[in-house]
Amino acid sequence: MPPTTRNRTTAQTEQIRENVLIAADRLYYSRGIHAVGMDALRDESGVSLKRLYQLFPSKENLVEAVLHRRRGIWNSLVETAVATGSDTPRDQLLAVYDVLARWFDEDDFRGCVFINTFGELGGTAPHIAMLIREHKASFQARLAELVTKAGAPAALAHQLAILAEGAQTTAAIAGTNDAAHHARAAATTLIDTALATNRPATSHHNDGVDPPVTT
Amino acid sequence: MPPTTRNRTTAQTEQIRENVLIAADRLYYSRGIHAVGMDALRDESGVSLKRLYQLFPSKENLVEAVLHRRRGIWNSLVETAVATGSDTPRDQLLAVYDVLARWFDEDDFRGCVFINTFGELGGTAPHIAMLIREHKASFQARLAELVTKAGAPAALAHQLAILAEGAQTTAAIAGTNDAAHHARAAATTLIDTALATNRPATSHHNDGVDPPVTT
DNA sequence: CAAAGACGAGAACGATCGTTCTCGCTTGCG
DNA sequence: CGCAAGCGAGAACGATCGTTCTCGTCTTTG
Repeated sequence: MPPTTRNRTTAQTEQIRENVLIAADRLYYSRGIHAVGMDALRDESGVSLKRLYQLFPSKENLVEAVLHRRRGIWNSLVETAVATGSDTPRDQLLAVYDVLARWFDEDDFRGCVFINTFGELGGTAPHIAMLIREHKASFQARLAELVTKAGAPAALAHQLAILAEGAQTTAAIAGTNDAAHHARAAATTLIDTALATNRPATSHHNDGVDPPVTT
Repeated sequence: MPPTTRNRTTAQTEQIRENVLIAADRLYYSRGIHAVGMDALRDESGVSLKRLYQLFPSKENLVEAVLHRRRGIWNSLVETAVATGSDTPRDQLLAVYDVLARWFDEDDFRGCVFINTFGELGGTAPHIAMLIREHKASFQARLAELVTKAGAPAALAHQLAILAEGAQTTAAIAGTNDAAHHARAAATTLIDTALATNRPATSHHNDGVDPPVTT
């Protein structure tokens, strides 16, 4: 029951807003941002232009909201994978690449929204470029936490982040999901090598952990 | 001396064409493709619209020519690095990441043209998407040649390619060139691990090649 | 019922897009 | 010199962009 006004309930507004974000995400992701006009978004979302502009004061604002929402989705995917994947930091790190593998298999996969948007708008929209930079930095920071917990040197986190980024663009352009498995295999090698060579012992006596065979 | 007409020499035409491609590359690379109109390209190149359209029948054709030219430049960079870098396949592979390191240091670096263009146009321009896919595939094939020559399993080439792609996007978004060094360190680990475990001997007795210390 | 405010459909606006055309001017040749 | 062809500068074209406005309809409240 609406409180005392004939306005829409805030819950209804939030629902419409979410629907708009979903439609905008789908359109921007599949066709690029410049290629999708507000009219196309109106048709896709079923929300009038008037309401679109009262929900988001400008297209740039809408793009930022889409990126913000994607960031939340990505973080949730990573955290659930880390939480449910396994208990050792090593397997938690590897679980990230399993997330990638499942994502690449979706039939509308077309790469990383943030990378794509950076290429299209990074040179002309500094605010959006900064938002993208922060997102990538926070992902790297999360990897760094897990790497530290695993007892590996910090450089490993950067290497694992590069693998994740490269897997996304490679899978998008090639149109296959092989990149996820290759990235996972590479990550396994890098992690285990880092763990093996980081032991304080004088030499590498290899206590049970073999250098992995890349598949 | 012009042959028998008062038209421009073909050499002059080629020079103008190259100037246009250079100007278009600079504008598209720094601002994105949709954001650069033909008028802006006219101002930047000093070539009239009429001539622009007689050199390139459409903007899409021009974009393809820009990508084609970039592909030649990239291949030259890689081949000279491979040729002059060193003689062992291992160091030739690593030389690729030195190319990246020098590239990332350029002050107008903004990522890989092909990745950026794929994000912006890959969903709506299938011909351009295919061109980008072919370029990346040929780079991977070149890596595969070197990997085979090094005696490592073919999967290593995919891993090294993913590292190169990831380094480019990471460096572009972060705005630093650290990614090149991290990618090179990771590549060193992956190569040496692959070479060590690929020896036909029953176990890894590590004949002189230690697992590298990541830096 | 009456009145008022919110809403959707879509026209309208100025800007800019890719592309083509007009119009003087230059230039090389008989 | 006269003429024809090619050229640059820029106007022009239709389309589409992001954004705003109009107007008729509907809902809700007194």
